[in-house]
Amino acid sequence: MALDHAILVSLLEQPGSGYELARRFERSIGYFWTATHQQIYRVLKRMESDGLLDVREVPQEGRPDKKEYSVAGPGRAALSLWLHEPIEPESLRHDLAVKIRGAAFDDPAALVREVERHRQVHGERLAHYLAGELRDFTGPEAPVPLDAGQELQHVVLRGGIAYERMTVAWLDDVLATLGRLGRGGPRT
Amino acid sequence: MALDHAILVSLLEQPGSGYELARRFERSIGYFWTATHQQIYRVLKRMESDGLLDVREVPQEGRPDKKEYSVAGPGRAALSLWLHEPIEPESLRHDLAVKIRGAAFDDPAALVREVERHRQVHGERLAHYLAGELRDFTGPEAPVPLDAGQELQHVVLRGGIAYERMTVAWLDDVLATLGRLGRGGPRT
DNA sequence: GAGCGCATGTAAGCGGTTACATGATTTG
DNA sequence: CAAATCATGTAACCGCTTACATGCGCTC
Repeated sequence: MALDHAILVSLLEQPGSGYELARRFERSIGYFWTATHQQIYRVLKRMESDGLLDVREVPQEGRPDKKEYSVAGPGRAALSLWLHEPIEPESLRHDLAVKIRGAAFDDPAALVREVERHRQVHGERLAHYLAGELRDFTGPEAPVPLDAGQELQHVVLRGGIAYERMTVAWLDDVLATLGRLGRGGPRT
Repeated sequence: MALDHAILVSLLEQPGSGYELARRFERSIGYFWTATHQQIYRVLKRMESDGLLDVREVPQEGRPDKKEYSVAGPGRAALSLWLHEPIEPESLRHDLAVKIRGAAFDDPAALVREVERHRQVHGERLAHYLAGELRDFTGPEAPVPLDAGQELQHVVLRGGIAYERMTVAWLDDVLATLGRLGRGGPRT
């Protein structure tokens, strides 16, 4: 149940509405955790009724009113508690790898287009992350020096960058392997 | 619902019982997909009643009898269908990254031990994968040349290796960053 | 007038986790 | 004699996904 904690962290970094949170989960927080708005609204409601969050109705002009959530005392305590608990190192869960092994029992060449598509998506994510890094942390517009929170955000972003870079390289490896198989093996 | 397909692939590679599948999901298939035996038994039963799998009761001596599952015609067709469907490129879901960003609102130094623990686990997984690669694909005992199925298994394993290597390097980066913050920033 | 961005929700279903349960055989 | 391995299951819960629903204002 780390969605709760991801929301707490995001709201500590910056209070906001469910809608805004959902957008953050498509960007920065989304580097390592995804969530849809339906999920977020439900969790926000539950956390608010549990006293972990405060709500403030914010009337707006030209836009629907919104509810701005912020972290209450008990919410901060709950986060602190979780931060001191050990968690399990995660394991991968990669559908594409299942497909690749499955290709042995079907037509490997048919997989090429699919792998190319994934490669492109990951390449775009990589470019997106790199642009964000330049904008927020390493470019001329970035604050110098970075405070502790920014340093931590940066190292997490570097993790996302490393992941996408690794994935792109691996998918190239997969494509090369499929190509070799398609040409009937390496007996030049 | 890729567990179904992971099971189909695993049973095509080698028929076996639910128990054996559970053990494979701790090893080779587990490089990119995890599942517990409770889950596996339920899915096996469902797939069998849907006609995707065949069962054969295998009496054993000194051990409980087992049910050996193998892929039936419709199961192979279902896999083939899935292989030709596009799937969504996956996103990360990394609790530890949430913790790292959350550390900004708590004590960053308290996270060091946790990160070190994760680093060790991923280091061990990396060593385990490398040993498997040597045993099955690149060592003197490995078959030469590899057939298509083995080439595909190998490229998936290389993905697992690349992932663990990347993760270990990133966790070192995280530890270095936490160290810098603990010493009060990079002012010499 | 269509489509997009802002903003908030409900409902159904299922995949996955956790806990519990059984029972034989082999190993320390 | 306890613990681990082999072997198969049930039950409860919950987090997450998917689909559906509403309504305003701005832009093309």
